[in-house]
Amino acid sequence: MPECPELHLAGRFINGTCGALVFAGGVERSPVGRGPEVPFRCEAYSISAIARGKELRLTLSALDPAAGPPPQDLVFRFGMSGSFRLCPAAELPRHAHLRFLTRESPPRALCFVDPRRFGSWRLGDAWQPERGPCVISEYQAFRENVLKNLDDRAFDKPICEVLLNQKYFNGIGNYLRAEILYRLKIPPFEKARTMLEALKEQEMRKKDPSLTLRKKVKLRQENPDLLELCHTVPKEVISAELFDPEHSDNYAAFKNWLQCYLVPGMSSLRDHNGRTIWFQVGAGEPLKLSPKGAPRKNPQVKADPEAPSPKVTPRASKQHRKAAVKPLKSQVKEEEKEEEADGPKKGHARGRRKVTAAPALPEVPLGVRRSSRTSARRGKGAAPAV
DNA sequence: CGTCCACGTCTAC
DNA sequence: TAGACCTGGACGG
Repeated sequence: MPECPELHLAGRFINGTCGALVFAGGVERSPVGRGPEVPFRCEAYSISAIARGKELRLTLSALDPAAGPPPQDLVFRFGMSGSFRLCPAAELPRHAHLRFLTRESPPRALCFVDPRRFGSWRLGDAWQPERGPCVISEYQAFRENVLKNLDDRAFDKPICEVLLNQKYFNGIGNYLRAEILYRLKIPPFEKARTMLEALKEQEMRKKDPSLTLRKKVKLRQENPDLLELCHTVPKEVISAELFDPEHSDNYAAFKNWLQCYLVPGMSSLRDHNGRTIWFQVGAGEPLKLSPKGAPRKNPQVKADPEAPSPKVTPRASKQHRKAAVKPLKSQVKEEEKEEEADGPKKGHARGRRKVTAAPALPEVPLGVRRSSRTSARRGKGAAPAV
């Protein structure tokens, strides 16, 4: 799940668990990995990491700086499926495109694993220059970068789309944008600039000199604004330690953490880039939802898109989310073996189907909702409906 | 078996 | 604003 929390957790994993390990030899690369060979070889080196938004930088350092090669930096992007794992060198996982071997007796390998190969790495210490400050580790700079550039045409777009613009929101991805907007019940297609300008006003009010410091702090904590949530929501994911590379799958824990994204009963639409935005329709909201104009068929909403009724439906049934469903992937995997051999295999012109057709709304019969609360998405089977 | 969908960028009509 | 780039899991017939 590579959005900034996963990158930061990967960094923490590398500095923690792998920080004490001694690595040796060269860096192995699969022929299909989306990145260059790594020209580094050393008989005793360590690896450290630092994350910035959706990038992760590794530094390979000789234990003896005098004897070994100079440090080598690498900057990774995880694409849709990248991750780091530490495993016995004799049992590499599939799609381990870059491997750092330890000097241990039965060696282990720190692997960059990436089934879809949308991820990549580059040599050197440079962050991608167009990406803005990290929402997690450079919060003040991030905030200023947004508020000082509101005249940028980028902010003409709906807030849900701007949140994916890495020039301003480095680290935010599809699940975070949904979770962040949901916390404030912001309609996803509200114009970004309007939202953010309003936020400036709020900011002034929170700084009212007639307030005591305590009051200011309290105000701030109880009324976090959108930009603050871009910082605190990802941090929640980190402190909840979902995605711990140690125990591979607490994907269940992650699903359980989600309040909006993939959650049955929430609505979803395609944005202008064909990405699915999840949100809750606030009762009585103006409903300026759909990218084009009319909200169209929305199971939840339908009927009276006008209804200016001020009552804010208190989230149909707050927290029945206790997945309690543990997939337990203990199943044995068949030793598939070398996908790497599929390198040149390219010409598979898969029939392209248009994915962007209809506004893909979750067909959730109002009556059935709240029933299958288990594994989001798959409301399948089970659901005795009523 | 086939279709649809996925935590993200990129570039090219 | 579409594809392209990929693999794999869920689901439907």
